[in-house]
Amino acid sequence: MPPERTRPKAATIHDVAAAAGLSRGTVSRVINGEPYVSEEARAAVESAIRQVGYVPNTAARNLKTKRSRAVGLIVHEPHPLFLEDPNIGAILLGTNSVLSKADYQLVSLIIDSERDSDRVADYLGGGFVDGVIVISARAGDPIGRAVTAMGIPAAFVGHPPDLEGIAYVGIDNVHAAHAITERLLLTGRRRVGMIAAALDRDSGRDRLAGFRSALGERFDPELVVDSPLYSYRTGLEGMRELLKRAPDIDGVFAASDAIAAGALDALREAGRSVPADVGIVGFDDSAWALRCQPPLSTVRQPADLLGQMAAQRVLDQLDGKPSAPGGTMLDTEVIWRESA
Amino acid sequence: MPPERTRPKAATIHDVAAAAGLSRGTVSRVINGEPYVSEEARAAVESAIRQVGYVPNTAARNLKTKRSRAVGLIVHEPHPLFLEDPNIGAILLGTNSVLSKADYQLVSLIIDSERDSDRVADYLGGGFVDGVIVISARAGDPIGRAVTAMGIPAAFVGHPPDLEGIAYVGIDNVHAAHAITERLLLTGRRRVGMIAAALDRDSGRDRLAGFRSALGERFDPELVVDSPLYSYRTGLEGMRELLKRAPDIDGVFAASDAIAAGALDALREAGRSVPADVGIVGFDDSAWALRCQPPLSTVRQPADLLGQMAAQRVLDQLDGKPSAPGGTMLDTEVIWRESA
DNA sequence: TTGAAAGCGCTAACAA
DNA sequence: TTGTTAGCGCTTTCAA
Repeated sequence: MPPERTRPKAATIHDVAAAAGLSRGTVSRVINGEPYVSEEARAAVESAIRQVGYVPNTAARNLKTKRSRAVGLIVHEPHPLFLEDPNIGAILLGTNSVLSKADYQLVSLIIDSERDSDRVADYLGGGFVDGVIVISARAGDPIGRAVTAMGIPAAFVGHPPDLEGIAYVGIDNVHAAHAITERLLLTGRRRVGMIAAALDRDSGRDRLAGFRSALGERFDPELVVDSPLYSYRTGLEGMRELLKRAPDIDGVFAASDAIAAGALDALREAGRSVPADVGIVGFDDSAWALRCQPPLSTVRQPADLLGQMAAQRVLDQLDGKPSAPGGTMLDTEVIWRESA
Repeated sequence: MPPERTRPKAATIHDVAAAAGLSRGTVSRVINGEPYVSEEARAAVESAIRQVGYVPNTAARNLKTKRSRAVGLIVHEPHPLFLEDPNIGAILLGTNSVLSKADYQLVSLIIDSERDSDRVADYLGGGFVDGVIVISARAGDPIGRAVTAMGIPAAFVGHPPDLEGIAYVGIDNVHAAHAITERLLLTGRRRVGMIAAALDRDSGRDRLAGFRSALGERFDPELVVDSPLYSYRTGLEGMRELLKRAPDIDGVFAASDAIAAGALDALREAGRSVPADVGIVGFDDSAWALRCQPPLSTVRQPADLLGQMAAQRVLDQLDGKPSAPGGTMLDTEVIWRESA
């Protein structure tokens, strides 16, 4: 006896039509809420649907309509970062809320290997989604290129440095980094360094650029260390290195809160007190910022809004609205606490 | 002139056949790597595919084969928790790695409203996915019921209290909570309380049960507070309340590391020192645990392995392997640091 | 080894 | 207002 694993074969529109004593066309009209259906017919179909337990087969519908009412969100993060990045969750939720209101299904796809990258590209090409949002794309990112090459409606969160003419939303990292560095300088620091990260992304590059421009003449490349990841470890090791290179350092801009948290611990282990000996500022205003000792001065970025706007950009394209390609920059805010 | 927004209409298998001078059947055979295709035919088709830029239309394929080679992962979390839960990311990555190896696409679906819940149920019924993994389902969760009702191959991470006969993987929260509470007691604490959370889930209920059993006679319901969320705020407010109820409290089991972090801050604000005055232990061994001052004693749960095993359970069902329904319990480990 | 043809379940003309 | 019908792009017999 074969194991009983046959799912009760799903009812089709045909079964519903039979049960209701009407044609498939009429059933289809009811399902899609179209006009020109009599009240009786509608009622009969609706009861038949419940009776046979009908669920529309979306594959068939997609095949016919060429639309899926789904939007993909591609997250391309190296492992450790994915787990720590406080913004991703908020972006996701923001995106979902906008899409949900428009009755689109958000499907998140994570890329964690080259294999994933290829499979996701196929998935996108296969008509599973009508549009796509890409977050944290990096320079030379194959998925970013694939998306633009396919011509599928898309919006990027952040701006991959090597892609032209795309729709994206982001924050002005240069400006934000400049602002917080300037504020740090206001506390009277003389030797200010930076722990940079992710220089292959716009966010990383731009934060460094902002830092540099705020320092102007005083910028000293010796006082900048960098690493690929916005992580605690980056902060820990970066700060140790900075301390070695310049024992008299008295101010640090960490490219993220997680990095700042690591730097704080390195400072603690070196017996420096914050903010008395060294002032430190972060970036993100994540949950971490408040829980550090002392609480972090940092830059707040509106992650949920970023997600919402990216979703809206895709929706606009789907509706055929022009939605001028190019970027939308959202404002950030310096949050001043006690770490500097 | 209408705006030029027509995506170059995708090439079909038909175009490939024409370009290769062969039939659609042969093209299909090549695409699916089937035997009985001559070398010349294969080469011709492959070059034709490149030439016309063919990407298989998955909707059509699914319609025919009734399979999508995709597995859904449903995350059902109230907002704030989603952003803080350190396990979700690891579960996601674990799941993805197993599925990816089996050449399945993981698609994550987030439920953040009733509307989402309905839409996701339709999505699952619509043939977009062959199987589904549900994480953090709660008692009475409609999506859990929908999934089991549909009879779609599924695995749960954690065990919704009201669902019978389902496949799930989890940790033994009772045992783990018992173990760490016992260890806390070993430090000589006399008045030990708990900040519980999420009592509508197995994890929350079971951690409380383990705490209670470890305390035995000494269990005092007055020393237990609870809140719906595993959050920092729960810890902050819970600890304040506990301090009010029992100023002589000297030990606390926090149901998660985030809660413990909040409790730590409440203790600090009350001028109590940890671990001298009060010993505190958490749960999760998240990134937080190490960054607290002092570092947290906690329970490590193998979140990535949980994800991997859940994926495997679904894959087994998809392959028609029996995969006895019921639970798999993974081991946890008490990590002892300096907070108690 | 290949081609021809019959649908998968659905929508959207077109007729009635 | 409803029924009929022709595919959407693909896989999969069955014949050749």
